[in-house]
Amino acid sequence: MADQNPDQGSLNCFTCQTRDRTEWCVLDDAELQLLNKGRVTKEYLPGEVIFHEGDPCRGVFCLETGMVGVRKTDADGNSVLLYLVTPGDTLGYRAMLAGEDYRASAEALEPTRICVIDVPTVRSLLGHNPALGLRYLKRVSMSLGNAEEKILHNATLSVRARFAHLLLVLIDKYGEKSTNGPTEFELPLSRHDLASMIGTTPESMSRTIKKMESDGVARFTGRIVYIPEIETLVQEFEPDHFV
Amino acid sequence: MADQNPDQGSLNCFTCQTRDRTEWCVLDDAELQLLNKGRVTKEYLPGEVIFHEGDPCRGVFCLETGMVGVRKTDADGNSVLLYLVTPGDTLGYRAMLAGEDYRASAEALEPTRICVIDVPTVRSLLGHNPALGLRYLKRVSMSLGNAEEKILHNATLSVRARFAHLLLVLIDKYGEKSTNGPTEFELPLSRHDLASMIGTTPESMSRTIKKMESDGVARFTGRIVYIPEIETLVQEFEPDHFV
DNA sequence: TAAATAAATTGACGATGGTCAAATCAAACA
DNA sequence: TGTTTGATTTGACCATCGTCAATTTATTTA
Repeated sequence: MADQNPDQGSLNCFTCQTRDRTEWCVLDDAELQLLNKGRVTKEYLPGEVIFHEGDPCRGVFCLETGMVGVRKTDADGNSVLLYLVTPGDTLGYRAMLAGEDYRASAEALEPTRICVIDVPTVRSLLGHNPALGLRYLKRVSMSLGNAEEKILHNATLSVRARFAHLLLVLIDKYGEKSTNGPTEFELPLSRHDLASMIGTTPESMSRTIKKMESDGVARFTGRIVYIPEIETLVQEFEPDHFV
Repeated sequence: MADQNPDQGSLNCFTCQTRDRTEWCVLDDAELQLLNKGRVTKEYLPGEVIFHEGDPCRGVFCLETGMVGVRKTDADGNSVLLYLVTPGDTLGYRAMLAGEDYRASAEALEPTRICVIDVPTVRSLLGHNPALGLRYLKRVSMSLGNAEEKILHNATLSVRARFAHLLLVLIDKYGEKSTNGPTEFELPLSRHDLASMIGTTPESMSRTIKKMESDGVARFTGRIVYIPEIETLVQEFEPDHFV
């Protein structure tokens, strides 16, 4: 009677645990049927590439378990890590909606299970259900707002301030919610990836971490961060922030 | 019998010269009627602010004549110039589609005529015509791709390489089309604004321009740039670019 | 046209942060 | 457990770029 298996995840879109957190929450049963038919599940191990910059768009990816990093690399091999994609997030929709090839690559950072929905299915759903389009419009528009904010931050803030901000964002998204007081948190990323999220080098990342420790702002043990007082991070980020 | 006046521009959406270049090109006559009713024309002088960061979204702006700059400023007064908006472009749609307040400000850089379409009208059109939503999806998605590219460039390229890239983009968008050979072009921006488009200071901008001149890459006379060979700019931007 | 205001440039200086190489640490594996 | 491999840290160095102040050049305005 078990219609889903903890080792294999959901068998279809109807029983999918993460569906309510995706854009597909606006679909009716008939549309879900269509979605389910256009769907294939794939699994990736850490380091495996889901798509490459320049590849033609294969569809939209729904992350069920694991974590994916979206990277953009230039001709000289320099790269930035743009996004972390976690369960309930959709991946690859930008290229599909823009009608372009991928302009970034996606790589599994943990063992990851993903459903791929092919392009014709997504196009058909978008053409028939305006609410789905509006959902995506909201998502892409908010994402654009965040990207623009990042452009400002990278242009005006120091590496240290950008790192403080990154910590706040990571804790807010993936950590326990606690506005103030001491916080412990496990970073989901290597030093190298932390660096490429804020547009710097692993060496500068190391030195920034060391400096923050000596200043008593945070303590780092491997990927564990201990922050005595979250508010100090906010002050790092906004020098003239006051209560 | 003249249904439009060169000094006042189009009187309505039906006779609007720039409509075909906007998202509204997918609307039928009934929808145009609605659009026209939700529309108010406004004029701005250089320096006048159209909307401020933090303001609630007032609608979507259609630029008929002139030029608008979209800026983002932080608490310390540092700012970046994110976009130049020219006739046929739409403005302010990001906030509207994200359902957020404005996260950037818009300011006229030249005498500018703009039609403002109120939020309910845009919402209504989006809800009824899926093609309009798809148009906006494409626009926002491409914009997001460009923003992500900018994040990579700002993180990995020098001020000089970023400026070379900016020149190429400006010439491509607002200049005569010529892939190779000498090009003359009038920059639409002050040194200060050029600087804030690539996330640097006016001082560094000046020095970069001076260096480029002494290297024979380009000559600057006020806002006029003369580039003996466009290809050299491409090489500045992609060090290992070859034909 | 002269005076006033703003924009752009130049100079001097220093800090931030990138690069390269070496050392240390951690983790995977035989 | 010893070994190998990769990740992280540290050191030394210096180029790029930002900051501040002063000057020159344009642009307005009276």
